[in-house]
Amino acid sequence: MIDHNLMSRRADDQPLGEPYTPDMAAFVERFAADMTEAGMQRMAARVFACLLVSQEETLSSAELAERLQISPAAISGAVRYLAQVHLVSRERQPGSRRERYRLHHDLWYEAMANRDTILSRWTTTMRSGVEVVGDGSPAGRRMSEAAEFLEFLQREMNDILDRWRARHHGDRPPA
Amino acid sequence: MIDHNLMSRRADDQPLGEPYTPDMAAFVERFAADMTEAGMQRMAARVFACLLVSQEETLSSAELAERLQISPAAISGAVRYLAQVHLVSRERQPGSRRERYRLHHDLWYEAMANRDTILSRWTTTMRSGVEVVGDGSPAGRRMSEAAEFLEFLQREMNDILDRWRARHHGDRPPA
DNA sequence: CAGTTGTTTCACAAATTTGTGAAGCTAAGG
DNA sequence: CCTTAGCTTCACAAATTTGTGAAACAACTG
Repeated sequence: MIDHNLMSRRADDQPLGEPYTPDMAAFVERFAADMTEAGMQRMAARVFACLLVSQEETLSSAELAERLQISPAAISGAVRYLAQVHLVSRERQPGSRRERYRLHHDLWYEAMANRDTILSRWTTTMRSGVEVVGDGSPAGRRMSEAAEFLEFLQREMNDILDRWRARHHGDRPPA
Repeated sequence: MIDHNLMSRRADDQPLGEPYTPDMAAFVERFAADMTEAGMQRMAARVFACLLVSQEETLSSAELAERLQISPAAISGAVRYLAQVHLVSRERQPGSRRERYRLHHDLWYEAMANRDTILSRWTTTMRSGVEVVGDGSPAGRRMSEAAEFLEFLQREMNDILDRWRARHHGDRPPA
């Protein structure tokens, strides 16, 4: 049940002290809770947090399973989701069936891009609502303003992204 | 798809003709789905959407119940949540036990303010993560960047909000 | 102060979601 | 080829969430 093997790690392996301390686990759970509350699936949030806090750049399915105490099946589902929304990338060393997961490099770029998509859909839906009630009516005006705001927000978010990129790695090529 | 009844509604009685058309219901469900997908509780999203699309400025619990085909209990829960996050305000005409719900006027201001709170908590959590692993380590740097981004985003969001207010009702006092 | 109407709370049933073990699939290594 | 390691899919059990009816509660009205 409880794995006490943390101390029995081989010295000739990676002598990285504790690769996954209780404090790290605490952070993972706390951050995952934050994300979950904001709508992300629980397991996906935990995997994401675990990758974020790990000293290693990449983790394998097995490592995640051990650190988070969950089954490979759960990892599989979480990673599929995270890859879909472009938060992690999966990579495989040539000639190995072991997959390793890495936080997408342009993490925040991707996060914003995703949000952009969501805002787009909201805007579309809102515009369709305006058509339903007519743009002269009170409800129509209310929803027009909402749509306008969403469009405004979308533009501004893109600008923000540009500013961030300029500030931090303005020299990095877009791909 | 135009609603012909808009013209045939009489202004002086309460025709209850079609205050809530199938098209409106369709919009409500679609918009609610968008919001739900983004993490909002289902009933709260439906109530919110219903208020958004309604010609009336306010709706009573009974009206919401009828339009959305849900029990008063469900309304109660949804409205409590919406009020908590400052998306709707509840008002009661003096000398009536009938409560009426209204979209909060500074709807988008509130929405942003809420987001700001969330970003704050994320930032705090992220900073605590940096402390766990040390800010010199790879993970520490990774999370520092995340925290920095979140703080940057928070500032920018506030600026965006100011711009929106300046653009649309720059004269309105901050309440 | 009793009657009535509208809202909220509560316990529960239904439905959905979540995570698992086990089987299945794919590809590397003999 | 055949074996084996690793990921994924699937069916199911557990847990959580959701919405309801009923009862409790609150407040206007006569």
